[in-house]
Amino acid sequence: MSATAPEGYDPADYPPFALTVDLAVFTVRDGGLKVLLVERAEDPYAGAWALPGGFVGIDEDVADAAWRELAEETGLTRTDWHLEQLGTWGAPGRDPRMRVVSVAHVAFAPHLPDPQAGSDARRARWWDVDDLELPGLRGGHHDDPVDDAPALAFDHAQILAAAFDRVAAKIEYTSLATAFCPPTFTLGELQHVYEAVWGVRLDRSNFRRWVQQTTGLVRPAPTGELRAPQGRGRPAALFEARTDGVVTLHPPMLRPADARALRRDGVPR
Amino acid sequence: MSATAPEGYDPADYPPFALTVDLAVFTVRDGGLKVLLVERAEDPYAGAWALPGGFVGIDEDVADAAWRELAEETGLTRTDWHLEQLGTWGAPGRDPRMRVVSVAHVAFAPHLPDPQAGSDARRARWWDVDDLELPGLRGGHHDDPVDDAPALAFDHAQILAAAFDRVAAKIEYTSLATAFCPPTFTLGELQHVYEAVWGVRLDRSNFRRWVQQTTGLVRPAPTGELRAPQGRGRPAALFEARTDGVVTLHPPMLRPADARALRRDGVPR
DNA sequence: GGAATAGTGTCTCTGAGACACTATCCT
DNA sequence: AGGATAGTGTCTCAGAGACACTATTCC
Repeated sequence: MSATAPEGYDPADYPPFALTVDLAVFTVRDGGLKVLLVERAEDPYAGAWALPGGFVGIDEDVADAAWRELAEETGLTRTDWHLEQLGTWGAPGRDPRMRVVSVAHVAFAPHLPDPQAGSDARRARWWDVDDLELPGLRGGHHDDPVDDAPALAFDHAQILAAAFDRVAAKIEYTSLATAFCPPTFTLGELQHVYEAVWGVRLDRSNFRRWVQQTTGLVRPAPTGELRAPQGRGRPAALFEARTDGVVTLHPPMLRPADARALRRDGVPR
Repeated sequence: MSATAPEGYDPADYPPFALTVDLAVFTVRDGGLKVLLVERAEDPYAGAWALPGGFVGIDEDVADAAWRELAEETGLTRTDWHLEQLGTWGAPGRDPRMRVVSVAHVAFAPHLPDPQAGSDARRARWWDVDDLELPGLRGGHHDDPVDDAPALAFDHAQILAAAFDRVAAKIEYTSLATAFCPPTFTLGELQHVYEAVWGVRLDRSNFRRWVQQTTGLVRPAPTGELRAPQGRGRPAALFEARTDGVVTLHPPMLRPADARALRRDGVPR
């Protein structure tokens, strides 16, 4: 159905908003949780770092726009990654140019090659979440204030804080931690995902017990029982995610209380 | 900051969307979870029931618009009720007239007088959630399909399903169950809230133990130690919510597994 | 051998489920 | 007395935390 006015209904009677999607694309690399940011080439906020995103077409579904931007920014075609809506930020003045309302999304990405600069010559790179200054999150994780924290454009620091919150909460009670892993992975790698996202150390033994008693999370990889050792240590058994999509876990993997202390409710403004 | 274009920036270059807020206002009465719906007087969907809502002003914050609509629809001024953003629904064609994107919100209301019809002579009433046909929720709760389920306008059945999901999940790990109670309440009344929202029966003894060992949820009412008996039974001690706003509970009040089975992830479309 | 990771077992403690018993109101 | 709700206590079991011990690899 197109955006026409069938019966004397005049769209001009209603205030016009510009609608965008913004993406918080997360991955786990080098022992940390990383998010993809792009450097703005033009004003406003030229030189600041921003979430990738773009305008929604007048006949385009919001979710489709998010998938389209994800494909454009990562250079990869649509996959079975997990992409979910986070919330909508629409305060007047959040974009100094005009009234722009943004529907923010969160994407869970496995290990990817380094991003290429966009077609408009912007730089793009993964930032460690601990190297960003986000309101109310991971406050005590660095002893010093973050030195080289990038300036973030618009209200993207707020969006990022809520996005990080969502990720940390989501891997507690869904199988989405596996979305950060390659097609087959070891239990050690899966544990590293939890540790990177939550910034804690987990007991190996208890983690293994939890994984294997939790239905619907992983199953042994059908082939290639063992991973060839990567540097050192005993080779590990390989597992794969259950392909049922996103599964609610019973029981959930609850964060240690000290990893939850700084959690906020991700309420969009 | 107003929606002007300071430097040759033409808003007409970007597709114009109409932006609305929709409200899912929940309360607990008569042993059930109720949601406020209004009957539409005009096409499209004349005669169908819809979530209260309205257009966002071009210089109005989205959250302010939600509060404004809540006040208009319930006839009460802004209070300390809890109102939070649920998600955004923006599929093309969800409104046959034009491209309308709606930011849905969830409100937790205490017991209220029956709603008055709006200024435009629409009817408004509380509907029991179990009397609505919502996609994928409470499937086995009624043995028969719901007979007199109202027709719901637009995509409001989807929004309502996600809203119900949010409420059921939110009282697990936050203190928001008290938002359905009057200023002072008994533990039995608080337990009724959980039972009404989840559609289960809880063990009184275990519930009391959980409430009193959970910090930040309730405290004894400073005055009026006992509630005068309401019909029958021993008078109960009165409690009040802690006034710290919304608190994350340790430990959470987890739903019984059978009350969680039908839970979906509330992902806006 | 030493470091590092994988895999297994065990003890303990907390918290939830089930349920019994008493207390105090109403009709 | 009988029904209904409030308040307390107890037994049991599942699951998480802590930790010890063995296994296999690379250096």
